[in-house]
Amino acid sequence: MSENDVILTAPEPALDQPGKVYEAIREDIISGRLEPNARLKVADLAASYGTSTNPVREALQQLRGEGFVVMEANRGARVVAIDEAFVRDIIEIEVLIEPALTRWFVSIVTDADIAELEAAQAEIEALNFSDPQRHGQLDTRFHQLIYDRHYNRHAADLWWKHREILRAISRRFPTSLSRRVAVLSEHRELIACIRRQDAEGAAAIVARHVEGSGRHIIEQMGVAKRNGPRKRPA
Amino acid sequence: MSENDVILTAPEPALDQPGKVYEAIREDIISGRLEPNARLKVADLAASYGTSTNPVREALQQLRGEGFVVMEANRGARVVAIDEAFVRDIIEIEVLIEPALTRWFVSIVTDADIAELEAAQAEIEALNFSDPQRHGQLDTRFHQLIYDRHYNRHAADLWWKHREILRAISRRFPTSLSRRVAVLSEHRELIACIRRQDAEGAAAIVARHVEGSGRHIIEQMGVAKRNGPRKRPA
DNA sequence: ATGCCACAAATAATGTACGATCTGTTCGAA
DNA sequence: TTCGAACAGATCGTACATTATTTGTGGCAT
Repeated sequence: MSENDVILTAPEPALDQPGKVYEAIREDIISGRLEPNARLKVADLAASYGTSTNPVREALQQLRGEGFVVMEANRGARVVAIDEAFVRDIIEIEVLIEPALTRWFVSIVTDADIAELEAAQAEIEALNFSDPQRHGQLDTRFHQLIYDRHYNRHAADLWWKHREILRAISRRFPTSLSRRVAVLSEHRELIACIRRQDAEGAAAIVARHVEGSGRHIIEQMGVAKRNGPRKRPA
Repeated sequence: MSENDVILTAPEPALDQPGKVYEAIREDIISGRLEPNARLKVADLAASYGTSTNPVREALQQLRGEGFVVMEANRGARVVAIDEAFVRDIIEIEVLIEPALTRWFVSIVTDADIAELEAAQAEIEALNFSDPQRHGQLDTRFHQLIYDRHYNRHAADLWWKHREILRAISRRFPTSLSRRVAVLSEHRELIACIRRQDAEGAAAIVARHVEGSGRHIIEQMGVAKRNGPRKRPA
């Protein structure tokens, strides 16, 4: 067995429906259970998920198409390496897309939408980062309220895909105090701009929000690297 | 055999290397040989490409991940429907991304780069749209000179993917005279801005360029639809 | 004794074949 | 005409064969 192989403790029992293997592998990748750059051997995965090799192979191909997995001919698949450059790249794209989506949202927003945003934000503030996992869900939902309504499915899907990746990375790192403060205040400012129909202001805040998020993640990745690589940060 | 099935004339002989089936199907999709919404039956495709079903299945999964194919469980795959909304969506994304890539290019451009751009543009003007296929290649190369150098591989890849789709669609339609004039003048303006290090000007022109391209394609799609759907427009 | 090349066995990806299961349709009876 | 069961067609899963790459071993020259 070589340096970094696939080790999944539980031979998760019987997920039969088509497409389930795909979701399982994908979830294992973005949740970090399958580490970046880990080799993905079809036989091992098939054993882990309790199926034969074909579903695994097809799942890997789909994941390759989505960019979660890189493959070399006759040399198999690996989990894509998610490094600082990777994060920077998708953040740069989001800095362009999210303000545009937000601007449009301002033009179609209703009172009910704003109420939902405020409810989501209230939950986030009530939780106050005590449960990082849960915070990630809530934060995603907050922004999803804004983006999911957009007519441009391509843009919204792109956002969602990037979001899942970033959320998976963030899960491994703590959120600095300054970042927590910034997140809360930026959310509040965003809601305020939306309410007063200030599209440009909202777009500017979102751009700042995304940039800040990216900067924070990259900083945390740097810290983790300097402290030496380890499986599970305390 | 139902309304729209896969009909490929030649049972193209023996493409053995791994990944070749994927490229063949992909090429058949973006070139329009496989029409939008056509059903993709693995057995038929396997016969067409002279392999067994498994390579085809995996190729389809990868194409699904890339968004060229949509699949329903137990109901197989279809070529994604490329309609006006589809084009509008990716154009909207490109209007955001391409100016950003261009802005950065202006900041790192060398004399040699500009010379290459001018050479490409000279070829385009010499050809003067007499061969649409070739024009598509040249135009792609022109913009590729600008985007391929960017450090953000995600953004550049996204551009490339969108570019291929748009090029495949454009191939089916003629280019209006007004569009031809606009393309040439915008290219020239772009080079001028780049030379005088006017990043904002270049970005603005690119935005206009992309928007105009999208508008033109959508108009042509509308014309084709009103004239009744047909396989090969004269 | 050490380093390097050639060759052989193991490991894993890729391709082929077949059976099971699901979906849509058609034919027949109420 | 409508409901239902049998049939056909295609997808999805399993098992197996083939091919490529890697690894380990042994011999040979330095």
